[in-house]
Amino acid sequence: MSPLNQGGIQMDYKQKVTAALVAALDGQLTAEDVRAKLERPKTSNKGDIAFPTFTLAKLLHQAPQQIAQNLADKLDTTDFEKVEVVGPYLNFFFDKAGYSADTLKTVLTAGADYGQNQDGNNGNVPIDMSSPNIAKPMSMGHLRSTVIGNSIANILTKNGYHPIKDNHLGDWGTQFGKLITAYKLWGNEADVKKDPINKLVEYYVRFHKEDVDKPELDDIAREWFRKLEAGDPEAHKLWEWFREVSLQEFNDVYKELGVKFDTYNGEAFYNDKLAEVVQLLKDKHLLVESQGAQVVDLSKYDLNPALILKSDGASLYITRDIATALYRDRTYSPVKNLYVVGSEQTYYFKQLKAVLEEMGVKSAPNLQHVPFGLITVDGKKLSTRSGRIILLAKVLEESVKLAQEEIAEKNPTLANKDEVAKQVGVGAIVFGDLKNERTNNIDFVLADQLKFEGETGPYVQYAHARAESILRKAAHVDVTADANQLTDPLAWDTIKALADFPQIVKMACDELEPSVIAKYAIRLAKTFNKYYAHAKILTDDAELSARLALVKAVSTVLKEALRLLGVQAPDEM
RNA sequence: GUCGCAAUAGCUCAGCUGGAUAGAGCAACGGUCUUCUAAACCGUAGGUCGAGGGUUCGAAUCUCUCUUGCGACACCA
Repeated sequence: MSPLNQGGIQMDYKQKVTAALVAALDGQLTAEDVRAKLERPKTSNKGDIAFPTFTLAKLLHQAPQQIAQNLADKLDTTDFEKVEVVGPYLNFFFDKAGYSADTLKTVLTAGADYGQNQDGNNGNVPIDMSSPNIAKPMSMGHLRSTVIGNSIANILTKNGYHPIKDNHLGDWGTQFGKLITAYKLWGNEADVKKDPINKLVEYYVRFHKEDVDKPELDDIAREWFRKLEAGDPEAHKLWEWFREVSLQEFNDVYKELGVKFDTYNGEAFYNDKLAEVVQLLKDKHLLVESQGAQVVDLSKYDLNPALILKSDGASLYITRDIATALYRDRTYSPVKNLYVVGSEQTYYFKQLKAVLEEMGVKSAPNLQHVPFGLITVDGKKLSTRSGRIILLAKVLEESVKLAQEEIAEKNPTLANKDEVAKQVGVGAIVFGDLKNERTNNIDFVLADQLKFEGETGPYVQYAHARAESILRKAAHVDVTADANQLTDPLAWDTIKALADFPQIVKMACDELEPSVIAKYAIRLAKTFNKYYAHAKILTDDAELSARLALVKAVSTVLKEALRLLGVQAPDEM
């Protein structure tokens, strides 16, 4: 682990600034104090790092402007291009040639590994994600859990953790009694085989329509679920079949999104592990009877009691989740245990964590709910039963179609059009989902999703494709990692953005926020596009190889940033 | 009702641990393709940062109250 790989070239310069200031201050502030005050100026004409002197005013009994001037006079500036005093600020300008050479060398040497760190120490991090329900279509809500979870897994790996992506399928519960009942009444094998999920959900919806007038349907459904739990061959066979055909359809979507899972331990997987959970709770004297049900009191945590067993003795969601957490604790000894689940379940996860802590589960403190905002249509919640639903497959299809049209118009001679259209269309949807803070709610408007201009996935992909295009044209020029001194002021913002990447990777991991990466990708693409528009890169002069090194570095980091988001980066589009 | 989250330009959102004239993208208007892909670039216009107090040299950022919206509040997941 070299310091370069750890914090990047940017950290080296922060250290230089800090050292220079500490020396000039005659030890009146510690290095940590100085470091904490450093900030990034808003515009590059104010330098690359700034030090405000307001806080020193009291300490030194001087006006901030005076302090800044005095410091500047005493400062050893050999490491910098210049240091300017602007009012109460000390603005440091880096030595562009040296900084760019260091940055480009670091990126080109590391390649896709640039920004990799070992902070996670290879610790296991199970991630509960995606989790669609069997026999129900995947909606935009599942998209969020899937792509956020997937990106977080990539980010964790980049930070040295070992994520385990677990698709916690909703493959058990009373709804299967209803589904079997409905299928036996109105369904047939041929129809389901033709269009599995749509047919199954049609039966399910019809069941809920008809049971309003025919409550006896619910009795039949309960009986079928009882049979299923008892291992009845017919019930089990149907359940297995529904699960199988549903998974096949889900896998089509996962394939399109490029998401792979490590395990598919759905709710059914934990069925035979519930008795132990109840026994453990009893042994620890945590179960209390309340209104006929078994609950765990959580007043100590200032939370409502957690209902573990219904009054009829049946298990609940939390019972299965405790079993899940216990299983993960024993199997993985997680250093983090993540649940990428909608923010409407925040309170529930507080309860789950509290119960696990009461039980003394070792990894309980590491449990972390990673919430994301609700998707609504016209401000209303989605629900399968009411038919208020946005089909994920449809949205992806629309987006790919639009990408095809776009290619037909803008790059009709492109070789692998269909492949690229998929990468761009799907990339737009995925990037769009990850671009903003994950806890923001989204009121779904299809037209808003299908945007390829401005701050979008295709914008970043396009910047990458342009960079690759230049590199193809310059294939004969030797781009080495060494001695790439670039003094072009237009390239400067791009160089600095490149140097930021390792910090961005850490921040995204600390906050479990893919949007940190997405925003960075936009920023880098934007500075590069600006540079591209104003500078002629393929001019045969002394700095040609240095410019190409910059282009190569940009392409590498853009591709890597997109990869962390789970978005493809085509070389041409 | 209680608890949680949010409120920034017409729309969608940034704004890092409080710091130098509040930023971007869409939409609107006006420019830039004989030269590395115009899915791009440049410019114009657009804001009492929901309201009011407090802390501070300094508040969109911290704190309190209020308003509005969304969510959660035991036998669903």
